[in-house]
Amino acid sequence: MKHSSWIYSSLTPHIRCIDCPVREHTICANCGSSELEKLDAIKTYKTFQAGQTIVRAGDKVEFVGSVTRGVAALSRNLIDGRCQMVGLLLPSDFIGGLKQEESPFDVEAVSEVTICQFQKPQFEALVLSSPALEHRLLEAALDELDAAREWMLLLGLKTAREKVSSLLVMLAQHDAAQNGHSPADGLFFPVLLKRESMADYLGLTIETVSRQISAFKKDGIIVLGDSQHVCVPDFEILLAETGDDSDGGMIS
Amino acid sequence: MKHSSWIYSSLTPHIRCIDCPVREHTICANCGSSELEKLDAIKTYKTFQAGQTIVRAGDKVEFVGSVTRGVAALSRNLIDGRCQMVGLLLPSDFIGGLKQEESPFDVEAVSEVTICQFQKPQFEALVLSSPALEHRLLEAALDELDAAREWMLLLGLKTAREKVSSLLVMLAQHDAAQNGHSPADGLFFPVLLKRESMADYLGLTIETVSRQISAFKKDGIIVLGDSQHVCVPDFEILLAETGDDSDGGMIS
DNA sequence: CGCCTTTTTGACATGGATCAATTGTTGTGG
DNA sequence: CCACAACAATTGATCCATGTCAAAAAGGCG
Repeated sequence: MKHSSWIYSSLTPHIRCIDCPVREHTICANCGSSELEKLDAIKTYKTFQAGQTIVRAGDKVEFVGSVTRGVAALSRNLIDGRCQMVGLLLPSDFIGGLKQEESPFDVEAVSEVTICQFQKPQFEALVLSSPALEHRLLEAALDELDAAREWMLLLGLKTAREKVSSLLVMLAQHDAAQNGHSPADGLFFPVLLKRESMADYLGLTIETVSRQISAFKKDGIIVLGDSQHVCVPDFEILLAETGDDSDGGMIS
Repeated sequence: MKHSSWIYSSLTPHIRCIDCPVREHTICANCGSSELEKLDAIKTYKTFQAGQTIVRAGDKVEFVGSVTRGVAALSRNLIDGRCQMVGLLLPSDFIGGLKQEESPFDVEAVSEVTICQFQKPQFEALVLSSPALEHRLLEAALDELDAAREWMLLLGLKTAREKVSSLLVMLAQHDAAQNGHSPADGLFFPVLLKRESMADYLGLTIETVSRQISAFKKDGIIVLGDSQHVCVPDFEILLAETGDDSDGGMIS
């Protein structure tokens, strides 16, 4: 759709795994140094611009890899323009099931994103010889499964207001975790997604997302700094809007 | 919610793995006979009645296992009665992430369901010693992840009509796979879910589900045998209702 | 047969989608 | 620096799919 998708990804300088920023959190964690060397030998870094398609649904998958910087998304686009995201890929997340030949979803760069990618056959060979690596892959898959299920909860039974506040909470928490400060006190964080991405993420339209955000603004629950940043005076109030039962159990 | 959850599960006679009905489709597939013997030694069959809670969200998970008969579901219940299923467990599906101590979701019997369960510590020990088993678990997790994402697609952007037909297609295909016949020719399969389960599954209300099924019946797309069985004269027509673009790629 | 549960059907309300117009933002060339 | 074009976000008016409330059928079972 965007002609910009013809602009090609840029190669990015090689970094040794030892120096990798996500080394501790991705599948490479608890790999021995011999395995790291093998990985080092077969990897390439690539950077994609926001909006670029990294893999198209149905295409043969040549690579697997990890996000080291930025945000990518898994999504499916229907012919009639409808689009639904089904996975957000943040730094340290792994791209590419090993099983399937063809990607069942589009992979797109939401912001500028850098990926550490391995050629699939070589990576598969490595996995076969390394139970530790396979174990990490299993853990990663189970994590993603949990995330997907929480997301299903949001899509299936939350209202528009709850959905939007849930997303804001998620962004706030992610930013807090990234920068080491607690979400308890005054919050001020960047919103990396534009309305369209939010809508695709939440199963809503841009108009509805916009209206909900305006409503939060009118209620004083959020304050917009410039258009790229949000300030949340009282995080608890925003949390209460998400509809999540904070306190796990209950008896009806 | 149901007091019936206090009624206890019944023990079910032991069957040897060799004779297991789902042996070829579950994690035990391509296990050697020595592994099968070990599994045989640590397993128990249990049967739960429709509506019973098998594991409550937040509870410590003592068991893992496979569904051998019937249908179970992963779901989350909110205080206000809202409920969303996030996973359907059909025969041959595996229950229980190995990682987490506590189940993040309720597991409930949707129909009468029999589970071949293993005590978690013993099973984990077995997994450690068997790469083949871990490999099967990874495959199972990736399958579930794909299923979860397809489901998100359904929840996020399908209409009620598309949702219901998607569910029928799923049930038909699963039945066909299980019993070895192709969905192409005249289909006649059991619907094990009641309306409430369907609604929770699809993110709809029972009334809406009922209306869509009535509509399909009126359109001649399905025929209800007795209330437990559905007949689909032309599977292609039902498929066309799901809104899935059968033919992958397209250019807009 | 009568009680209870599940399903269907109807009438109505409403949240969110859709269509359309306005305003705000960013980038570009003169 | 401004003017203009392209894009993104907001706001308003309206419509419709689905939810809600209520009642009638249809099964199941003692």
